[in-house]
Amino acid sequence: MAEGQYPATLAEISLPGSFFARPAQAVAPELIGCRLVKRQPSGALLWGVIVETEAYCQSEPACHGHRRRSPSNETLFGEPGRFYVYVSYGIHHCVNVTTGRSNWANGVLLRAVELPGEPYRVAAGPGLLARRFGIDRSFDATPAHPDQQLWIAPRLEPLSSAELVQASRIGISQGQALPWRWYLRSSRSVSRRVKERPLP
DNA sequence: AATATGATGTAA
DNA sequence: TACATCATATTT
Repeated sequence: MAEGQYPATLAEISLPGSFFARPAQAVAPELIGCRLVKRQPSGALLWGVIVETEAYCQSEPACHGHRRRSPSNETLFGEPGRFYVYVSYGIHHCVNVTTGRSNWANGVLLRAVELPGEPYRVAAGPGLLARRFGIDRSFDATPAHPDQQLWIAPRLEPLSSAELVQASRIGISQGQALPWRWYLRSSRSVSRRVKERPLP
């Protein structure tokens, strides 16, 4: 594929609503290798490959919607395929995409993205990701669709299962037992990796 | 690995 | 008021 042709497809192809209408733990690994795309005010497209995700579900205690439904987490209970943006530790914005069905808190946290032509680790972590893409609460509840400013484009090629690492989630005090974090093994832009035993 | 930082939401 | 928080940066 020609160099300049690649970004053009980003606005033409995006993940359909049906992709998000499934449990978060099914969607999260399939988002690895997909591309987060933002249309800049100039019209230029900023994009990067999603290399780390985590799934959250109302039934487990680490989920923002586990305890109560409130104005701040309302989007997580809404229809799938929208961005849920929250403020973490009062400082950082974190970007999720809603999954599942309405009235059931379910979503995938986008933890790291790798941007072509930029230094590694500029978006290696959910707060850094939101900062690099200029995403704040004004993006909360917006549909992940190319007729908006922010959406997700599918992978160009299938991902080898050997490239996918499954691990437990980060930064939570409850629900650590669930292995609901996924990342791209070959990426240098993953926020934190588990130590892997070398093959015998 | 441990700690300082920071501000927002929620309960008391 | 008090408290916990889906982090990050800086230090041992």
